[in-house]
Amino acid sequence: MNAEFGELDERKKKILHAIVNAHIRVGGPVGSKYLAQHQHITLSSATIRNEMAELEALGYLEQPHASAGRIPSERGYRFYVNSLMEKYRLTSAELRQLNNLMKSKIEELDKLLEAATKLVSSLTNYTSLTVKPPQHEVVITHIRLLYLDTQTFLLVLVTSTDIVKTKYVRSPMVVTDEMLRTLEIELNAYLTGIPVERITLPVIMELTSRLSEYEQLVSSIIRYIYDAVGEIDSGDLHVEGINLLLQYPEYSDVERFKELLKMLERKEDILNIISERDADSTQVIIGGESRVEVMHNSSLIFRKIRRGGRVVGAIGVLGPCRMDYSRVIATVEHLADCISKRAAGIIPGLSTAPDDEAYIKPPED
Amino acid sequence: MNAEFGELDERKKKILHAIVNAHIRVGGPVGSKYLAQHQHITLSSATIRNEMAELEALGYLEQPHASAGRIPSERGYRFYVNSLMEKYRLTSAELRQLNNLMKSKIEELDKLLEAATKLVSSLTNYTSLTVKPPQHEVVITHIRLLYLDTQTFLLVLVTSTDIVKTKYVRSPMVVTDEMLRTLEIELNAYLTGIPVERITLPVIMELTSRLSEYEQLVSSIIRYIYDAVGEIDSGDLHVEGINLLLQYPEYSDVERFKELLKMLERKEDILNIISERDADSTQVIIGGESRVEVMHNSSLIFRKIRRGGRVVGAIGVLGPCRMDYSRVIATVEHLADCISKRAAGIIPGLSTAPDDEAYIKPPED
DNA sequence: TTTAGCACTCGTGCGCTTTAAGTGCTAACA
DNA sequence: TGTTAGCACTTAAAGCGCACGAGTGCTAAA
Repeated sequence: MNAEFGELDERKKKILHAIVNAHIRVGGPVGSKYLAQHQHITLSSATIRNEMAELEALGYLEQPHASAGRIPSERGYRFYVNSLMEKYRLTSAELRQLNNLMKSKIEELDKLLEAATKLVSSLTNYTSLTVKPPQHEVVITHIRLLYLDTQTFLLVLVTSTDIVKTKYVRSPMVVTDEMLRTLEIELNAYLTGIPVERITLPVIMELTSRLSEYEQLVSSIIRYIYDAVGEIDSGDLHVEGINLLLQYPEYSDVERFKELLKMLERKEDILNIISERDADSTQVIIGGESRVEVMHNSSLIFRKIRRGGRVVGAIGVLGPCRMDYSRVIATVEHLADCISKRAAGIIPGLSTAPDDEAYIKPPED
Repeated sequence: MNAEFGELDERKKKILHAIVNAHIRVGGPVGSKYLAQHQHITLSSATIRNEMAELEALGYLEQPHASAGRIPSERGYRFYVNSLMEKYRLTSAELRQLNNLMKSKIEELDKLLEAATKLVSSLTNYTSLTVKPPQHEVVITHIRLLYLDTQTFLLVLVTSTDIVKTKYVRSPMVVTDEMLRTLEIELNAYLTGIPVERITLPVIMELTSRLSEYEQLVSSIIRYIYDAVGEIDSGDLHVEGINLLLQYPEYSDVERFKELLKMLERKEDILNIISERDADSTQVIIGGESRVEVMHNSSLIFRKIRRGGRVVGAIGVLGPCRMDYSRVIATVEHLADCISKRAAGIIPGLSTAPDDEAYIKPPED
């Protein structure tokens, strides 16, 4: 009982490591006897049992029921991914397939991503997914400002894809109905009818100078428009190889699987998870870490793809928590990096490279 | 035993009708007692039993096991769809939703189709699907003619999407290696690098006149190119609401469902089924009629969408054989017709309306 | 501190019985 | 001659009990 809170001694790490590895391979709960025999651990099953009981008390393992072995808890997986797992080296066969894809002459980023998804599915045996940049440019067709009271108003956006977005805006200055109507006219004149990607700095400068009396107001509105557009424009999720999930007993409960499917088809949750995470490293989201109910038994690994500082997509893998993290991470990372490198030379959509830095950046806050 | 082969007397029709209706509603096998009580049939259960036994002998019904009621056979469903089923009138609520969609300002055909799929799923409670016209124009980048013998050669096409298609061509005239090389150069000069949709009559006229000495050969090659392009270019299948299938006990066998999912993800089978069927009526494919193994327990209903004589997509529904055919057909038909009508005014992709009749038509054979 | 041994727990699988639904057949009936 | 009531028969599904086995926790010995 000398394990300090939050830190594990070497032996515990070794045992936890072995348990996670075994569980990922075999699927069922793993018991002390199995570890004593099959893994190269030179301890008796009884000692292992003691260690396992402590690991459970510390929250790294759990027991499906009293007479079963242990399975890693979410915390166990997390520790495994952060500290235990050894880096997987892609086999030459895997590298060959990955490189074949990259050598192919697929020009469009979204086609490339689609092909990449298929490959990732077949390499990892898990469901894979990509976020593609939106195929059609979103155009704002109407902007409305609805007066609520002197401090607040409602911003309503209607887009060419018939999506309506509304935002409450707390005004930084006192507003009147007339002010809002004037602003509305100007905003519509300047911002509707052009692709949102084209709402560049010059356009905004022009607009704010024209409306200098309302400067603070305009900047806060623009910011809200930017946010709203971001939500509309978060790209399109493409999922491949859902059938692969069904090979894992984790998904044999039809009802749960149905809910997962529904979530994937709604797309929203996954897009949210992806968009709210950091773009500069491979993200590993284990079970409930996603805060999405139906993902509790699943893990999601993904990496965003950048081009010239701008995130233009993502590629990821969805599978049971008992996922071969090491291999999946290596695959996703390799592919995402290759695509990012290649994307640097590709013109996505209609925007041309030099424009890149002219896009609105959402204010930090 | 007076039922003539192939024809059913009124009473049998009435009973078959009632059985199919009840089965579609309830799901389980339906028995004689149930029919005698709940349907407005003024016969005793014993009489119904006799009729059912005959209907089974004639192949319209089958019995899952000796002590169960009857369920319709494929033939039973077919007869029901062709002759028994009453036409479903869309409710005003359904019509409202359908019309809302059509009134929306979605401009692009593929976006419209995607929205339509979602709506069909939610209206019918089955999985729905659309075939969208290909998003990216296919460009042929290389044409190769490989000499095999004096009567045959191999046509190899490489497209911008890195797809390679080969066709054996039986030549209508004796060919030599030199001839093929000359032809190859000309074909490449005229047909590569432009979207296949732009390979219009003028282009072909020009080409054939330039190569008049090989006229028959050229026309047969063009035809093969057209076929091959059709295969490349058969559009993109989009499936929505797969999770809905899982509410039907027909899909509770995980292994079978997995195979179905795999088939849907491969897309090929469904695209084949759709492309080889007639374009001018709603198609109903019941169970094994599709010749696709995993579809044996499922039915597919779809209708193609035309624009100016050209098929530009399709919309359909996939569900258990025990499907509410009447309602699904009404929904699909209504929506497909609306979209076809609207598509007449929409410019899909880059092609402009007046060009329409200038596209190559594949020779009749 | 480690290990061997043992009693205990609990999920799983198997075979048994019961139940209920539905049939086919026979005989009576209109 | 067609229809119906009644009954014996069939069978899948559901419920039950029991033995099995995997794995644990604990105790005591090394």
